[in-house]
Amino acid sequence: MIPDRSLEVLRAIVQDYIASKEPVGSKSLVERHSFGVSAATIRNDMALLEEEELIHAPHTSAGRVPTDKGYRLFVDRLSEVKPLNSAERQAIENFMIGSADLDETLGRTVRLLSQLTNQVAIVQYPTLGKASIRHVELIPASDTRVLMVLITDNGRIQQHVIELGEPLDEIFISELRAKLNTAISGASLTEVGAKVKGISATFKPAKSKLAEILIANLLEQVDANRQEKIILAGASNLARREEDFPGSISPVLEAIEEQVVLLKLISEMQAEQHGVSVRIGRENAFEGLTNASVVVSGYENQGSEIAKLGVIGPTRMDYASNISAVKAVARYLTKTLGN
Amino acid sequence: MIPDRSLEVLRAIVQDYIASKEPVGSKSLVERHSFGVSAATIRNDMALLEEEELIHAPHTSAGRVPTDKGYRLFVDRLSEVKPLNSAERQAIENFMIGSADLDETLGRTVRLLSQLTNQVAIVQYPTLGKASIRHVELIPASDTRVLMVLITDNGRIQQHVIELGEPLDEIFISELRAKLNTAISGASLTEVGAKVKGISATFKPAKSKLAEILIANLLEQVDANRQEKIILAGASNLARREEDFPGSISPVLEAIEEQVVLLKLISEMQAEQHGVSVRIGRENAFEGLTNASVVVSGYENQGSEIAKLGVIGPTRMDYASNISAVKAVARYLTKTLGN
DNA sequence: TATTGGCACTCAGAGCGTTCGAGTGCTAAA
DNA sequence: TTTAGCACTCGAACGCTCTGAGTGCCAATA
Repeated sequence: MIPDRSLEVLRAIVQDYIASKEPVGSKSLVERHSFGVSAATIRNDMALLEEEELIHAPHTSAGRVPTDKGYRLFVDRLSEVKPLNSAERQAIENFMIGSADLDETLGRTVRLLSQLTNQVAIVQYPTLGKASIRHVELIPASDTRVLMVLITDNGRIQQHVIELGEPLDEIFISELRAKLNTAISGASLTEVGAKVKGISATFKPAKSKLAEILIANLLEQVDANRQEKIILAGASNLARREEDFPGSISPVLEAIEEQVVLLKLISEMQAEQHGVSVRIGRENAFEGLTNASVVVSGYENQGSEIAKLGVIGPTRMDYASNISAVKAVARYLTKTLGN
Repeated sequence: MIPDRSLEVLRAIVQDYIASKEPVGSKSLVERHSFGVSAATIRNDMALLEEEELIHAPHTSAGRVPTDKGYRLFVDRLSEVKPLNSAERQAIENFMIGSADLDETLGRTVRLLSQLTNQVAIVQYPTLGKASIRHVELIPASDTRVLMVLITDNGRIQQHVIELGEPLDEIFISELRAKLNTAISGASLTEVGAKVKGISATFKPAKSKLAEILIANLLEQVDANRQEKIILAGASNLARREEDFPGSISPVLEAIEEQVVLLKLISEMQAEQHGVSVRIGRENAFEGLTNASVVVSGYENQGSEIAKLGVIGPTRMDYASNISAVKAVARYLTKTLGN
């Protein structure tokens, strides 16, 4: 196994490299840290670390830079959780007070997280899968259209316009609304399909076709919304860290504009230690993000995780700070949703 | 006044510069365009254009680059409308079919526009000011909360959760809903205030307080939504054009993340010729956007402009193409909304 | 055996001078 | 008014050297 001092050296390299953005050499290392040994000894350790592919020299006469594997080891075993300072705590408190509906809360959250970390922040909307239905509403939206509103018990509201193809009949609509609510209020989203079966048959033939259309639409909506939504903030932070992305930031911007990609990415990330999950560089297994790292954590409502939030930044990011920030914001969001 | 040939020279400079991204000199100019005069003559014309501050030499021995003023003259008087090619027309047609609700339509529109122009596209949500109310709905959202949904005749739907502070009374809610709809259906947003006056007094004292709260909330919602919404797409196009932004693209990214700034910007732009409005470089009078140009056009519903859409890119953009694209997309969106 | 000082070696990057050539303004002639 | 000619300018590209941080290896040391 790798001896302790070598690991200390790795930690020092990661820390110095994050701070200075320069490859770090043996001499500057002994100057800035008190290892109690000479530079030559450190060099031996560095040779070992290089053999293990934890660090890597950009060219012969340069210092060393951590590899993805090196960052991984650092994150898993070497970095200490850095508690937020009071200014940061204050910022979180201030940001969270006085937001009422879900849209606003999540909007604030994502901006807060991006300010706190100076990275691109992402917040996923609560997944509906584990939610249950509180209410479904049908509202005339024009002569031939109906607006369907679905309210779930995690506070999410979705709406969808349905084209009927014929002038709407208010009495029929309100009758259907009543029946639907009786059937599915309180049902979990997965149960909805079973619960609405047969409702269309309770109408007289002239209307049952229409009821079927509306019910199909409801199911589609319930289902289609498993493909979920994400909001972003702080894309300009990427540009400010441009030199951290070899080549261009353009692929990264592209990747984060593709909600599908992001959703896939974060849904694959299962919480590891401390409830936070980190993907470093090529671990992301997605083009455009090979020089980026992602830090995510889940947030909860009623005791179970309902969605995730996190940040995306260069592999050379301050993992300790970002992990704490993501953790803290997730915790506060959970708390806010609890009210 | 500036002689015709000098204007032709300006046009040629703008076109060549847009195409090549290099300052253009007198010699290459006569090579690529048939002016029928020698390079020396062109040089004289260029001296004149420089005196008028329409072009500018980055340094003594370099070619010339258009100034903001030069682009302005080009856009106003020299550029011809470039009709879309058939592939582009096809793209527009394909993009627009089969979108039902407003959110989706605008979402498609903004992505379409960004693809078509390879710039950052922005689409403003329809303003409510000129709209009228089609329907207002009150839906129980939890034991003590009500969801208010407001549908306007331009297809916009807004929702807001209201905390009642006491358990809700369904009968009261539906009574209030009925009264509200009778009062304000069809009313323009500016009239709502007058129309709802007195409604709360029609309830017995125990409930009139609650009715007042809800009505106040309705008014607030009507009013608060004059601060409007914008959606964006194609931010990664900025990064791809990075070299067009001296310094960094970071201020530009910041600017476009600030919805308030964008709203202010485009609301100040009044349609000029061809129904399109262009702001070039420093004309934007906003920090971060001094190297950017904005092209916007209004789109309509029922004959009157309800909001704007457009693109943001480097001052060195292909104005002719972008103007046509913005115009075309605005026209198609107007058409789509008509259905 | 682990550590250390010493040493020769490497190589990116900074600094500097040169060259190259596209582009200029001016002038005098057509 | 246009043109050819010409001297001039100056950024960019190139090549060169120098510098110094950093390396690996080795023999001596604790």
